[in-house]
Amino acid sequence: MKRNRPLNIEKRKDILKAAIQEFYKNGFEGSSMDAISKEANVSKATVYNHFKNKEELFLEIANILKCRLDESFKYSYNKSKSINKQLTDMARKELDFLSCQENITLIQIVTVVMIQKNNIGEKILAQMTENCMLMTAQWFEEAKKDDKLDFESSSFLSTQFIGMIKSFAFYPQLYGAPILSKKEGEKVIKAAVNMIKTTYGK
Amino acid sequence: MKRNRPLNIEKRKDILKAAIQEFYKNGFEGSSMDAISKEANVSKATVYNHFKNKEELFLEIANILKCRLDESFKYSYNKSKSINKQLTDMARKELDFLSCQENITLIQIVTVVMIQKNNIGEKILAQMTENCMLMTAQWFEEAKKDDKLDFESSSFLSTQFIGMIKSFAFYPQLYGAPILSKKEGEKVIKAAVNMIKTTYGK
Amino acid sequence: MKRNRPLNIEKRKDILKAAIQEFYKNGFEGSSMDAISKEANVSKATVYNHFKNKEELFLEIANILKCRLDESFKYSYNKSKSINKQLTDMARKELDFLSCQENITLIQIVTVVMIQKNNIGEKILAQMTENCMLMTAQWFEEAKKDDKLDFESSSFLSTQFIGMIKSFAFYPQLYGAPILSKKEGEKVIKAAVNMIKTTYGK
Amino acid sequence: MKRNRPLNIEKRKDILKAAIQEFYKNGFEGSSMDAISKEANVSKATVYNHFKNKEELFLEIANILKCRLDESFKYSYNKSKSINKQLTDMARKELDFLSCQENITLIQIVTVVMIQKNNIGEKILAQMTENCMLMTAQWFEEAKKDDKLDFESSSFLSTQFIGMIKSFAFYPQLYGAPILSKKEGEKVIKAAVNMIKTTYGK
DNA sequence: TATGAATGAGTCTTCATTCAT
DNA sequence: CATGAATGAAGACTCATTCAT
Repeated sequence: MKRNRPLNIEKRKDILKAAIQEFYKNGFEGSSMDAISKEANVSKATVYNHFKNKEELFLEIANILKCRLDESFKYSYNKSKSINKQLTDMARKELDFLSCQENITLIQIVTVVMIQKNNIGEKILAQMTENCMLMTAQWFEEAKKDDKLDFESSSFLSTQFIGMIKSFAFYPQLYGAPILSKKEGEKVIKAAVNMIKTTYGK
Repeated sequence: MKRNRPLNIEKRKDILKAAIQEFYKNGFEGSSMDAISKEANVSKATVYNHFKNKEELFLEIANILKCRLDESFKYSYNKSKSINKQLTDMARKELDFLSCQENITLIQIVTVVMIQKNNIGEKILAQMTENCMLMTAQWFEEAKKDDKLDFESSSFLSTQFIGMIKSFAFYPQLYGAPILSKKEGEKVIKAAVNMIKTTYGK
Repeated sequence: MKRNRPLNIEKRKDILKAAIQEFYKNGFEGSSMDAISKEANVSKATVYNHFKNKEELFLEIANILKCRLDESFKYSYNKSKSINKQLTDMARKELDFLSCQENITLIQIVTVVMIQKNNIGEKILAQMTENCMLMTAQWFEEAKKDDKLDFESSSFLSTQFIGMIKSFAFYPQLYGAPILSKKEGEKVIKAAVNMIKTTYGK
Repeated sequence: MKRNRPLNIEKRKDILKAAIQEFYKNGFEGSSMDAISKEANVSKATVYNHFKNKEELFLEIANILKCRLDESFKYSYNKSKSINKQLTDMARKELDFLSCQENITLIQIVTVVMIQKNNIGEKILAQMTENCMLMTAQWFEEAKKDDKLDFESSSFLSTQFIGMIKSFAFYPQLYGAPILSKKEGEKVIKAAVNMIKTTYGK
């Protein structure tokens, strides 16, 4: 008699969930396939059936994050909207992404490895690129062409703008600070937009 | 024939140096006492004679960083200096600290562990506090009292100001970006100071 | 070519046998899991798959002894048999148990740890209770009620009687003396029974 | 300025005392020179100055026990004293020795090693011989010649007699039972003497 | 003599990974 | 696919012993 066991794909999800939990708590090196399989309620061999090895399992998680990032940051300059509105939209998009605990957790997991100067660290680092910054820089470039803002370097400005968001909503959270409330978030957005407008507005 | 036995204190330094190197590359969990002792050219037991265990060794390194941080961030409001000058001084102090590769390395080492949600991570996190932010917040408070700046929350402003530095000179470096050149640094300082003055100056 | 893989249960037996051998020679502290696994022709990790740790492995062996003890000492007073016969039977049962080298070996292993005043020593000590003495004391009690023997304390008498056996057949063997021959054994039994009868018989 | 430090011989005593404590708790293998030196408040090197190595230190302790044993068991047959009196004296001598906790402790320490079937175990075993039994056997021989007792084998009788004492006052204590009270002791002596007299008296 | 420091070998235990079922 | 069992290699930490001062 075989019990109605969760399907292949269910197990895969269980494993990924367990792995995220473990990597979150103990990092890549500190997590063991043993602990992950136990946490996922599957045999260790099953983990290996789904993922070639520990690194691959980690890379899969990193990939989940990458996909979410790629999805999240897509905006382009729109002549018919005001600068204010567009800046606000961009900031909010960034903030929305960072206001999801799951995203923060994934970022924490991956960050820890990216900082490392070893093999897998470099591998992950290469794979992750700051889409957000690039997108925003592009937007600023267009705004400049459209004669709405005045500045020298778009990438510099992009770093300033996004940095002003992240200084409140990302970097502290990286180290464990609580996610911003809706209200706090709006305040941060307004301040960032205002600062850009005041400093670089025409 | 007796070989020139290096002194106790020399070995301790060698061990710390080797440990920093290892932790930098592989993080806490990924580094082995074996590798550290080999790197330091001492026997493993010698490492244990100097440091009770791996965690203690790590905490010692974290402590080195903490001491440097405590030393580095000391400024108070000075009525006889211009706001511009003082903001610039503070920014430069921060930047100087972050322009030292050794400091960045130490921060990277400690950050990786601080992000972790396990025992030692929490321990380290508790021990490290953001002196810089507190100092700067205090300074802004005084500037407000002195009627030179106008704003609501000093801690908010402090996060904005320091965040503007760190967005260029710290967070990217955390992920491996090169340290800012002298010229780039000055540009960042000027931009940050300017932004604060423009936005909150009276 | 696949080698004839011995079954799980076989390996377990091999490990236990090897462990007994090691503990016999070197005691708990003096035996290494390395030596045990080598002796058992399995990898060290396999030993850990079967037994959580060294202590658990030892406790399993202690448990084997305990089971044998529990099995061996079961007799109750029988009105229809003569005192002489019953005393002789009890003594012989005890002696039979002690005439098995395997039993002596197990006792030696466990004794060494029981004498120790540390954690595992106390644990083992608590687990082992002298069934034999209790059973015999009960028997004497019944014999007294049946008006066949006259004495004050049954536990005192029990200690005397069993002590007289053990003085020849157990304590010397503990220290390495050879097991009693059949003939010697019978002589010891006769002397013990005789002494009890002569001294306390009615 | 050199502090008034305890003399050589004091340290030696401290070390021995500490070693006894450690060996008592953890046996030979389980005790570390580190723990012993710490317990004795001397440096590890000092321990090695006094005793060549761990084994030698242990053997010294075994020797202390041996000396005490040799001192304690000296009696010879005395025609002018009654059998009763002499048996009682012998028994009491044995009991006195076993009523000293320090002696029991030493015996426990040494026993653990003697039971072991390894190098040092055999060494210790060879060194320790049962003086008491030999002395008593001799005494019985004389008593037989003097026509006061009737039996076949003096060594058998000796084992019975001493065994009757030890069954109450030694073997249980080996496993941790409390030392007999004065009153209990006298009862044991009387019972043992009585049994011999009743069974083998002329 | 006393000691702080050093060390090679060894201890228990865990790990990532494989394989036959 | 899923798994229980197996393993070589490595990890943290301890030990008995030595040696220069």
